[in-house]
Formats: sequence, structure tokens, C-alpha cells
Amino acid sequence: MKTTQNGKHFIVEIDDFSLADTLDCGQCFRFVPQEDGSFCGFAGGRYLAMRQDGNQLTFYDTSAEDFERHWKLYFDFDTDYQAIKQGFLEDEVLKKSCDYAGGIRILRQDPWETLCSFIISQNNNIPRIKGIIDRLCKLCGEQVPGGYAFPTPEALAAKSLDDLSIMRAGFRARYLLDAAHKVSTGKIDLPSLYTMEIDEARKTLTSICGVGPKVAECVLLFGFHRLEAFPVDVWIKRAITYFYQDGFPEFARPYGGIAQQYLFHYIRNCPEAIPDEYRRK
DNA sequence: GCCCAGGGAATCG
DNA sequence: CGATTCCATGGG
Repeated sequence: MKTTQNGKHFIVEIDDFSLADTLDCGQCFRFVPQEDGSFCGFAGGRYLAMRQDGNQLTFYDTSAEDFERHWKLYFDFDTDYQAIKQGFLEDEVLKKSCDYAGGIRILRQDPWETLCSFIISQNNNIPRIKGIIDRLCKLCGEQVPGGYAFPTPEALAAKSLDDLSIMRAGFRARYLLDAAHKVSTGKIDLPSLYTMEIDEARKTLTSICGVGPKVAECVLLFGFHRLEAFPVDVWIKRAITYFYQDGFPEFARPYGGIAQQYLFHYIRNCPEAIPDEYRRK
């Protein structure tokens, strides 16, 4: 990875990375693709505009220090994805998935924001999830340069169900309040989940109303970078039924979450990957 | 175990 | 165009 400061902008040269796939694959919801191909959004309360041209990333208005302190971590540039993907190659399906979606990186997102985002994501589609989160940030997020930060647990806990109605989150609104109460009162200590034994972390998360197994795995993977977490939705269920009658390959388990992302995007976007009769049931 | 909640996007006819 | 399908969880 080669980096250079170019005036106000910071340039990173990196192979094997797709900005569009990474920001648009359903792991984060606060980046918006622009007409000129760039992306604008927020992460960790910070605004970022950036673009990709070939193997070159341009971080607009970004200093080397900002990149080192925030964005290098956020985009997980310190993790060796080449080595991880190398391990997937012995499985034919995972190899195809890597070819198709191997530019995706698992972002290191804020746990609280990730928890709320995936509570909202349940039984929902990406455009609408983005809309609800946008309205949530406007409702009680702190104003920062470029827009609104994601609300703190305290700011959200201060709201009533009625206050939340303008979010149009439907039945998920009360789940968000339950999470806000449990986190703001200290009943649940999110940072401890980084190192907690993973089954215990699962139990902690599913003790929040509206957090089932699927949402909990997403939060562990996308919010705590627990790469062994393995979210199973209807698409992954289909893939396992079709490709892996004997179960998902054991050797890929330690990085199951990464494999899951690649597999998910492969089967969702390649109609020929799975026969029609497996696609709906 | 079954059905519904609440909503908007995607897909179908 | 209108009708139907999709989606994860909890509660009756």
C-alpha cells in the first residue's frame, strides 16, 4: 500500500479492493454514491468524501494523520485479505465468490451504530434502511461538519416512542429504545464484547429486544470485527442447502464472516450461481 | 406451530 | 398500471 499527500487530498494505492462493493454491500448505511462516482458519508461521527480510480483511492480533504488515525483502521487496511482469500481457494464455490466479490473489506464500524443499524435492517431493504437511519441522525444526532453524527445511546434513550415516529421505522422503533436504555444505563457494556467469548457475546446481544441470531451475528461481524461471526439469512440458507449439504467448510470457519460476505454477493448478483428452484421457497 | 405487525422496494402479471 | 412478494423478530 503506497500513500501520498496531494495538496488537501490523501492518495492511497491498493490492490484487491473495491470501494463501491465495500460501501454498498449492506454492511454500512451512511455512505451515498454520487453522480461523479465518488462516495460521501459518515463514519465514527466523521464526514468523508472519497473516490476510487483503478487501484487509486482519493480521500478528499484528508491529512496523513487523519488517514492513519481513522480511515486506515476503518477500511481494515491493516488486515491481509490476500492471505485470507488464499485459504478460501481450496473450495470451488468460495473461489468463485472471491473472484466475484473479493474486493469487499469488513469495515471496523462503531459497535453502537452497528447495533442500531442492524436492528433497523431486520425484515427490511437497503434503501429504506438508509432512509430510516438518516432520519434518526437528524432527529437526535449531534451536528457535525457535513451533516449529523449517529446519535449517542443517551440521546436516543431520551426520546419517546412518539418522538421516534417520524423515523418511520415501524415496529423496530421500540427495539431501538430497548437497546438505548440497556446501553446508556450500563446494563450492557458494548466494549467488553470485543474480547468476550463469542457465545457469551451472542447471548448478551440477543438479550436486547429485537436482536435475534441474524442481527447478533451482523453486529459481531460488522461492529466488533469478529470475523468468525456468520450471519445466516435466507440467501445464505439457500446457498448452504444447495452447495453445502454437509455444512459450511470447517477450514473457512475462522474467517467465516468474510466468506459469507463474498458468497452472499456472488449468489445475490449471479443468477446462474444457484438454480431458480432454490432461489425462492 | 401459526400468523401477524409496519413499511417501502423489487418483481410479477 | 395494480398486485404480490420479500424480509427477522417477538408476541398473541
